[in-house]
Amino acid sequence: MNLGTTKAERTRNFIIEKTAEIFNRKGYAGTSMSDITEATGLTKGSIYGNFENKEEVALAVFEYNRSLVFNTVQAQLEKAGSYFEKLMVYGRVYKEVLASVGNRGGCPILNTAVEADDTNVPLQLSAAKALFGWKKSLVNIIEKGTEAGEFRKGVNAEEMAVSIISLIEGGVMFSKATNDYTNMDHVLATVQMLVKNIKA
Amino acid sequence: MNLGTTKAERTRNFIIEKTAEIFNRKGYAGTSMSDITEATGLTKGSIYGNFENKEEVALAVFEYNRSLVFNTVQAQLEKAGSYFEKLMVYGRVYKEVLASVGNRGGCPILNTAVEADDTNVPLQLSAAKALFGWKKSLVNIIEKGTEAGEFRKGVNAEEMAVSIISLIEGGVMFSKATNDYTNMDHVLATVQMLVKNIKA
DNA sequence: AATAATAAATACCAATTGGTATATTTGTAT
DNA sequence: ATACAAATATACCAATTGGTATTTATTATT
Repeated sequence: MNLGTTKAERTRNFIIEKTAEIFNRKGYAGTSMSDITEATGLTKGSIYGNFENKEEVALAVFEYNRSLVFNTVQAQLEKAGSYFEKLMVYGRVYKEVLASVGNRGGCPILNTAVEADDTNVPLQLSAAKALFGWKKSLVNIIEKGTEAGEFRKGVNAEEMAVSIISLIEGGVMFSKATNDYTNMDHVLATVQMLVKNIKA
Repeated sequence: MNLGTTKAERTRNFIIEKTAEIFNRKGYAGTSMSDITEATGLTKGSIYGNFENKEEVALAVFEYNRSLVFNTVQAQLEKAGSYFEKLMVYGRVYKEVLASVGNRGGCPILNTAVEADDTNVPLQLSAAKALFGWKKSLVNIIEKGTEAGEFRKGVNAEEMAVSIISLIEGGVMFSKATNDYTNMDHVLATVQMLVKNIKA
């Protein structure tokens, strides 16, 4: 048994990796079990031996897609030398993400949130949790930066955090739908302006 | 024939109205022909007698949902006494829309754009066209307002327009997914701030 | 009231959906 | 090598999918 992973665990990961982009592109309702068997080369027996149902695959895949983006951002955040620089990382996230993981159907949080909010509670909760965590990490940067004297006092951290996230996600939607990525540049410029605007 | 509408035209509209909310909630892939026959009380024969296929229903429904929101905003825009006031309308659109048409599954442009951008070209084009029109109308308000001396010169109208739209759409996504509408208040506060910021 | 045209209902279609019970293969200890 | 368990494949299921050809009912026109 290599690396403490059982065959089943490896197959599980294999299924997740092979179907991650499909789910992100086609959505939960748009992805069929045969999409999954085709992409993996496995049979239904094998899929259902490793996952309870399609929903469980979708949940695991969302978590995988989410972490793919998250890790890219995290790597950039760690390089940043100040809280200001950390916030500015979000003023260029989209390009970094595209460069490191490529275009795999857009932001998984956006895709999942928009599809699931009226149709699938577990998926909606996953998306909500991801948004909540993202917001929390932004609020944290702003608060720490304020304590460190980098940002003005009295800044509404929640408002700032939600606005940065909304600009980015709205920008992804706009750019992908219109197929015009100057729109992404526009929202990122606004993000940068907002961040510069709270400098002490 | 009353009001110049044939029976077919009336049935067509009836189908559109009865399925509009379903499509907006469940999406194109998530809405089935039986959803449509159930919601209308009509049979497949009647649906296919008035539409070529499911996609054509979806396209007509998107146009209907889009105009529902558009008309609400338009009514507010006409009331506004200045270009500044017109821009500020967007700082409270969501509440107005909710009040006038109710919660029918969120913004149709957002929903359609996110689902269709990787799966359905005609629907994607419809969403792109709607976004383009919205952006154009915002750019127009900003440019006219600048000519009228209400706004500073040198403002990047495109950047402002795309950012306002992205904030609103991102805010809708965030609020619906987390079920917390204070997030919508946050982005609208930022929209208002951005608008006040370009005052001459 | 009879006719023609339009609209809607019925009855069907093959293909696909998500899912399961069972058989078979594969890997792993003894 | 053998036995046992874990993992995968096979073969099936009923229900639903989007769509169509045909029949029936409804409108409008003469």
